[in-house]
Amino acid sequence: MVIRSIRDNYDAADKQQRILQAAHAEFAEKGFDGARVDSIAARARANKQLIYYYFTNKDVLFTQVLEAAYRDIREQEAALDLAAFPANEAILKLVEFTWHYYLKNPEFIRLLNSENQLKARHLKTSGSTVEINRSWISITEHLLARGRAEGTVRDGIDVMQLNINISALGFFYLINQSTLSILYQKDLGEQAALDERLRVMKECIAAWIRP
Amino acid sequence: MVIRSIRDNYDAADKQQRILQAAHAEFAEKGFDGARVDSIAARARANKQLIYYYFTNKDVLFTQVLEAAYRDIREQEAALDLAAFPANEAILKLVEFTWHYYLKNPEFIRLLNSENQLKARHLKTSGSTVEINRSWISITEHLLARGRAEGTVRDGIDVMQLNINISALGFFYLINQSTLSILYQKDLGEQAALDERLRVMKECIAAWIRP
Amino acid sequence: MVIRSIRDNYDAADKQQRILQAAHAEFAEKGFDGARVDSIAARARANKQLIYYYFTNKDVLFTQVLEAAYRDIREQEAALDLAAFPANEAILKLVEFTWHYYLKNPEFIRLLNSENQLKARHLKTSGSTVEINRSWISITEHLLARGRAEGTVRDGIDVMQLNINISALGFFYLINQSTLSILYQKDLGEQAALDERLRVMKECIAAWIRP
Amino acid sequence: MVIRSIRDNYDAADKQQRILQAAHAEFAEKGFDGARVDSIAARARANKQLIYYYFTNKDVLFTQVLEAAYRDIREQEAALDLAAFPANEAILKLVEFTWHYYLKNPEFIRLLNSENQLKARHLKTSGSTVEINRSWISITEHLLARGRAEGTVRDGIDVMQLNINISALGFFYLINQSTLSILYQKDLGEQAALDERLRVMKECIAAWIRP
DNA sequence: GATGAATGAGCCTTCATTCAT
DNA sequence: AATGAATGAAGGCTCATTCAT
Repeated sequence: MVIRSIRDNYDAADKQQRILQAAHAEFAEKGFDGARVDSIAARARANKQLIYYYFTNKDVLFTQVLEAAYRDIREQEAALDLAAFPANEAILKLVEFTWHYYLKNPEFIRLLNSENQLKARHLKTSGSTVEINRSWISITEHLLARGRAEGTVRDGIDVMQLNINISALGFFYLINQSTLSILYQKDLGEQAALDERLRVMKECIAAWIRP
Repeated sequence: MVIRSIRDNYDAADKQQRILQAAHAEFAEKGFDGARVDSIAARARANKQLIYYYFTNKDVLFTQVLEAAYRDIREQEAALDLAAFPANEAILKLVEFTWHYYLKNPEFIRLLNSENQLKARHLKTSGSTVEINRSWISITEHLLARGRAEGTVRDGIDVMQLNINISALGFFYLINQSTLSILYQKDLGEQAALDERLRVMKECIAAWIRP
Repeated sequence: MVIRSIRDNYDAADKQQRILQAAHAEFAEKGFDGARVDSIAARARANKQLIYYYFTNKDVLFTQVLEAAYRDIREQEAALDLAAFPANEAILKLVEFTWHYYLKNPEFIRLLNSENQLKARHLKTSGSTVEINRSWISITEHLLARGRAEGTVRDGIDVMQLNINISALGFFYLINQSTLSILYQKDLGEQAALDERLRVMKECIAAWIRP
Repeated sequence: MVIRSIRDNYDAADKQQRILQAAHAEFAEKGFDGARVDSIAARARANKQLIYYYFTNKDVLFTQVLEAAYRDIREQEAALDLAAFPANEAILKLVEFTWHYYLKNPEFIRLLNSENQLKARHLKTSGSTVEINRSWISITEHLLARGRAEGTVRDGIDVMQLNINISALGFFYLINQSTLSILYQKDLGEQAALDERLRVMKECIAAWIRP
């Protein structure tokens, strides 16, 4: 047992963090199968073996990356101040938040995608993620309840369906941006196109929840 | 040019077809990177090298699979008899068609997904696909025009946004079925859940396009 | 047994010839191992199987290419009119001829090289080549005898050594042109360099055979 | 940077060395295209992938083999004590050295040959080789200058031409030994033939450089 | 003669992972 | 905690050659 300085521990935590970030980037860019452990090591400026030391194998590493990703979006979401608005407006705020989060963290949807390609095999073994995502559900749940009470949101809107709709409208656009841009012969990534998409998404959700 | 028996041509064409189908299944199941040429050969009961003889390499093979996939959905879509309905209802028929197509051909969305993970690198080199997908656009275009004329669809609905919305609501649900089922602790694949999803999707689109 | 027109036979001979030429070029360019049967077929605009029909396999094809190559240089050499010159000058004519032949038929030395890399495995089975090359020996033999009689060439010059010297001085320069050009940082292929080389070669041989 | 036992460093360096030697032998025997990485691994009693770990790929490996080969001949050449002889005799010593080096290292000329077959594609990327070969040039350069001063070597002998002549006369004989032995129906590899060849080479060079 | 289809063997290379210190 | 060395298992692809008309 060696006494080790705080500096050391800091360094170690730091290196783990660097590996995690490198893995995050690599997995998002190339998917799980396309990602290379060597490449992650290089990005993290770490010895490859260290990755195995800290994370056991590629799957565990991916699982941790995924958990961190979920944690991040849910934390940011939870930090939103939605109480100040009527529920219907608050829901549109949520649409905006989701959209902007996807835009600012394009790897997030790519990670989810990769995980789904693998039939959620990592998520299945992750205890924490279900917990983490509970907030996603409950925030919207409360908004819906409040909306019904306020009369700003109609009856019969299911939490899960709402959450899925909010995600779906943005997710599909962004994840398929490459192919859609070709099929429509138009760059879906330019600002005007992105703004227009957000407008449509809000319009669509608003129409759907309107009493 | 030698005259050759029908049997022969049939055999060769048949084998190419078998390879294509095997590739379709393999790529859909495992994604481009996860797919194995060996595995495709085994599925097609063909010699592995024959795949290279006919398709040059894995990328070309994927491109052809992708093109065939697009061709199929667009052909089926074009065969729909939408003229018999008012435009707003016809659009909901389109929502239904899309949804059922996705359900019956789960590989389709997985192929698209894989291609997007690769940033549309195959689609970029495929001349035919843009052409193939034109029908997707024009069918909806005509429906929208008719709907405005009939007064069953409101002004200001963009074709691309409509098409994307129709696809998005179903695509996201299905492609993320694995992870969503875990997060919501509920099997999203059972019939009742699927029916409910279709209902919500139609409800959402209907509300959005209503004059 | 089918009676076939002269045209047909001509075509067949022609196609064999085309294959042979294509093989000549391919083998010279890439060596035996680097050469591709497919590539030869493409160059000859012939079906690959036809190559096997006519030539059995890659080795036989190479052997025939090699024999044709030897036949060609020896035929041209035999056609030289050396009787008009004193023997010492005639020998220098031979130096010139050899050099210019190498220059005009760069594949020749490349073929020889490739064959030597393979330890003459094709030549060993070729009956005709020894015969073909006899002229190479006898021409020089007679020149040497004449030279000694004339007093223009000294005693003690061995035929084989002379032939080898003549070939060596040019062959080495040309076959190693790529590496020598790099080591000497100078393009050994430009005309001035080639002319200078020939001058040196003649100078060297002349000095050596001088009585 | 970790301090590691001498044993370790020795082992690793040793294994690299063994791989290099195995590659040297394999490339010389079969040429670049004919050489097999598997075979090199077997010769070196090393895991095949270790070759890639240390040398990236077959081309890099060949380049290093080539560099080592050049380095070796030039080092031995530089170690010759030529100052003790008049320049003309020293040049003949060089002829002898070159000849004996070729005899003792038959792979050397085979490697050069293979590289030339590939149009010097490895040498082109090798920075060190030009440097290494500078000594080849300068040694002869000084001998020529000294010879002219002493009056033992005539004017007008170019360094490059001299070097090439020295190499050419031996190189051609040895590299084409297989085919020449067949054409002349005589074993050019037996000692008497080798001795005679050296005599001729010296005679030829001597005659050429004589004032 | 001529050709499209088919194949076995093998080649270079990659990659996640483990060993040994 | 950290690292260089090493490896088994494949993976995509190539190539000479043969099959079957």
